[in-house]
Amino acid sequence: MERQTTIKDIALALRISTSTVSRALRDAPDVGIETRKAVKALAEELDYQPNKLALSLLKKQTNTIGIIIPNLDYVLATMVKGIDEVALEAGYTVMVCQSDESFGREMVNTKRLLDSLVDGFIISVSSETMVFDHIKKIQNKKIPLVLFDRVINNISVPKVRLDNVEGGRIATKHLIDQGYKNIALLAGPENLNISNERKEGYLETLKQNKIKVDKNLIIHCDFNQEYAKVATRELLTGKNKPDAIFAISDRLAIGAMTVIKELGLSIPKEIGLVGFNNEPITQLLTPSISSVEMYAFEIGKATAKIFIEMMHSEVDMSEKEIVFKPKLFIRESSNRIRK
Amino acid sequence: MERQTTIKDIALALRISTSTVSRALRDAPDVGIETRKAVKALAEELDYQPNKLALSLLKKQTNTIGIIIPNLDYVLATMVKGIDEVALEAGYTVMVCQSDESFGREMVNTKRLLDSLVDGFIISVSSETMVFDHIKKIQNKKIPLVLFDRVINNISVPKVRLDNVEGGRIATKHLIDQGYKNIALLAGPENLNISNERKEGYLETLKQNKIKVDKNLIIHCDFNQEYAKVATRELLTGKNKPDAIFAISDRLAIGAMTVIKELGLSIPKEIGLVGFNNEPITQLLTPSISSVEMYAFEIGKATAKIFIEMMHSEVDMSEKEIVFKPKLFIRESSNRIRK
DNA sequence: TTGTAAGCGTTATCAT
DNA sequence: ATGATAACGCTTACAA
Repeated sequence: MERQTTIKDIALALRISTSTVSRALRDAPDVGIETRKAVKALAEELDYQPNKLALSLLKKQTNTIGIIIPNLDYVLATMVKGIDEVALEAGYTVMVCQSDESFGREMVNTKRLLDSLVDGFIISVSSETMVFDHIKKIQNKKIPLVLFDRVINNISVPKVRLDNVEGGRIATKHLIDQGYKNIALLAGPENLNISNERKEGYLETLKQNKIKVDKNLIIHCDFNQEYAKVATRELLTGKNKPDAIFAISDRLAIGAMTVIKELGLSIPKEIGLVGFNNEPITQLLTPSISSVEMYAFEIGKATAKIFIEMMHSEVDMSEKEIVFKPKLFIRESSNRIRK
Repeated sequence: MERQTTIKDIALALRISTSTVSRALRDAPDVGIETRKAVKALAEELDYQPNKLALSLLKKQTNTIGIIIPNLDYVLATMVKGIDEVALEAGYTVMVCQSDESFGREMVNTKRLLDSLVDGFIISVSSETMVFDHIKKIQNKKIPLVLFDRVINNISVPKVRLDNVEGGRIATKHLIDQGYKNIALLAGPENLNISNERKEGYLETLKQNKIKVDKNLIIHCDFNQEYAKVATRELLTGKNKPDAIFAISDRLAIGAMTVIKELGLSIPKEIGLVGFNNEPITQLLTPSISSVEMYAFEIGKATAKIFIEMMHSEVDMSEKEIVFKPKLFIRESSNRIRK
């Protein structure tokens, strides 16, 4: 890597002091017009670029946001894109670290980003995360932090997320409205908030509609398509066979669909199916899969906006929580009443 | 953000000089054993973390790699994961920027990362990129650079990629072997290398098998599922109807499959279908889609390894090129001879 | 074995 | 309007 032009070089060449150069470059008011011109011209010529490192060291600010996410699946990638868009606009660069759904890696990533002196954190916790010492460490250092998507309750940090309970409700309600009576739930990992909240919406809606809950119709499994297939096979060959499945993610729904077809059951006639996330692929499949839109891009943008706001104001935002309302997109997989 | 403990703090507290503290911390040989103990103990107690900024400024090295990619789809996300894994191991942190398939954003990202003083670049160019001034700028500054996946020809830079021509060959050959006579190509954007290479493999294989090429059976379209549907509809309702489609990406293949089903054609009996990328979803669909595995994770790892090698050695690697051989995974969508 | 001082590139304070 | 100097946190000759 070649040596970059520095303020010193310009100062030396122009036989003026570095402070004058610095002022001229930054359009400070008290610089001779001739001097300024000369400085700017030479800076241009030598392709001068201010050294961000020196600036950061001085200002104790790196203009960098550390993002920690469990993986880069469709939803998270979309959210990151939203964050990135807003962050860029505000002059921040993001450093994205994947925890790979591992608590250990999440800790390591936190430490690394802390060492890298990021100005703040935007985090979505892994499915393994049940202890929050790393989060508290960030808080203790008074470093700005926003949680998004998979947030933690009982902790005073600004959060941006979907109303997952409502998501569970509308999906379940829709299936009931379509005349399904025996609705199974393909839930995610058991200690994950988003998983439990969607389940809560499901349970609540069943009760409200006086439908008995059968524990055997609720299966928790990792966000993994193979598990979804096993779980679905279990459901459809068990004693109490469901006539509909609400899967907590589109991937799980697709896994379920595969097995349903394997067993020769028709969708939506014999089995109704609703997914979650509204991935583009749900529209392309046959049958297309009804799914709950979770506004990933918008959640990403809102998260970054809150972050930027925290950086620029002194107001305490620790109790701030933005909750997006989900929307159900009804497609073939669950639409058996009107076409 | 609270003030971090510095070497100065420790020196002051222990009434020794900062240089001694620095030496003790780094296990330099010429430090009194007592001094070292005391320093380390206090450092531990005060939770001392060396300031990376100061270090970077001094060493002119940030231990950061700038990654520029067109988007974060499955393949790229997997590649980034591979890069990240190797980079982390070697003590590097990655900064990922998405160009969003836009040449303009690719330029801006390059500039930003350059300003951020990344130690080097790992780039996969956007589908719009046809001018390479930004790449040359990086080269002129003698900053390490590795291209991957979507590389540029006629440029002396280490590259890691799939043998896309071979990918096109094996997919096409397989369809021919399965008895398909009239194979259409759903190609990607026209000026994209990977697109044209796969097409080249397709054309070559047709010729080798004495099959006439019908230009109307070759449709270029963006990596967008809607376009794929339009293109497929065009193909299947045109004069010369194909009996098989080789889609250059799984997403395009899925779009094609949707339309094929809509038209009531059976896969693989009436229409054979092969995709590219071997996304997990291809296995879950019905019928499951044959697809060319492109070893995204491995390509990512190999790319990072070359990068690290460049950083650590003086050998010229500019002509180095690692080419992965693709492998076809045969599934239901194209398997009509033996089950 | 330890301390002093210069330097990395920049800005801010205080003089002039 | 411009310059000198110190400072950000750290390392490294060079001295002692």
